[in-house]
Amino acid sequence: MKEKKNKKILRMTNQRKVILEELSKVYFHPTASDVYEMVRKKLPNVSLGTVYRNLELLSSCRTIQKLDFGESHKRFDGNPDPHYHINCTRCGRVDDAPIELKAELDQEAEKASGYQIASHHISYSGICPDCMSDSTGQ
Amino acid sequence: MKEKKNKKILRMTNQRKVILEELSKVYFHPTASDVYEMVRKKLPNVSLGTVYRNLELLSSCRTIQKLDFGESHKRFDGNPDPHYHINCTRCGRVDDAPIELKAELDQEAEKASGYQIASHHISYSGICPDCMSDSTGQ
DNA sequence: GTATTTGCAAATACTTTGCAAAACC
DNA sequence: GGTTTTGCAAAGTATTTGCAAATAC
Repeated sequence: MKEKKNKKILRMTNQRKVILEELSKVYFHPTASDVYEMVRKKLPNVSLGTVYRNLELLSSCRTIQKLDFGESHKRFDGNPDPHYHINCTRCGRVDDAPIELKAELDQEAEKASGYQIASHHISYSGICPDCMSDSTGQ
Repeated sequence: MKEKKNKKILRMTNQRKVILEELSKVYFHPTASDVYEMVRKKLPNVSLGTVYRNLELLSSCRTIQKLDFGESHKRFDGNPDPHYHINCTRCGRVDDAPIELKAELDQEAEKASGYQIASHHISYSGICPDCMSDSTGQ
């Protein structure tokens, strides 16, 4: 298991600033390469390695979130607060789920499992409103 | 988005049989390469590609489950029935969570989101009993 | 001034794929 | 017998890393 030490002081470079700005603008959950493309419009010389390094760093210090929806790549969320996600199995879209956090789940699982629970995440899957109306005749 | 067609008839080859047997034996959730190693003890000439192909095929026809815990690789579960998981952030261990399914979550999310919800999954994170006792002095 | 960060390119990790031979029903 | 599956090896995709030069504070 890897456990990141976080001793270094983070400097606010231009690249890092633009990555954060772009992430905070979007309503969806971009992949590293989406972020690279977004940032490249502002900083044409930015490198993909820098984007990866920053996304990793920022998520390990909880400024952003790294998300995993079972795809081959990770996605990122400029909102560091815990919230649930919902994804469309037809078009791949991922939205924030408009559901309140269920803190009681942690206590329940802690009692039942013997683990010391730190957090939980719920991901919902289904068909989004757009895909539902697209497939009217289907 | 990719949508697997499942028209072919699956044949029960020796490789496929051993993969299923080995998967059903273990209490943990092995990666493809764990499965490869397990199967190799019974069928020394099996190839990694065959293991990947079968794990993919078997999970797409819901004989097994493909799981994702945000690691760089997928894990597999010989139990196809929906259940929740709990993972230790210290040692990486992943257990089945001894929690009943919460079917009501689907209805709640369906109302709130406008999606047609098909399923949900809860993953808990925390520190497992073993790691808790290991770190007595820490 | 010095430690952090960058761009570049090469390396790595995991998974998928093309193909001819073998196995299944 | 015809289709599915296999083993092998090569290719593909996402991510990480080493290093010298540039930058932040």
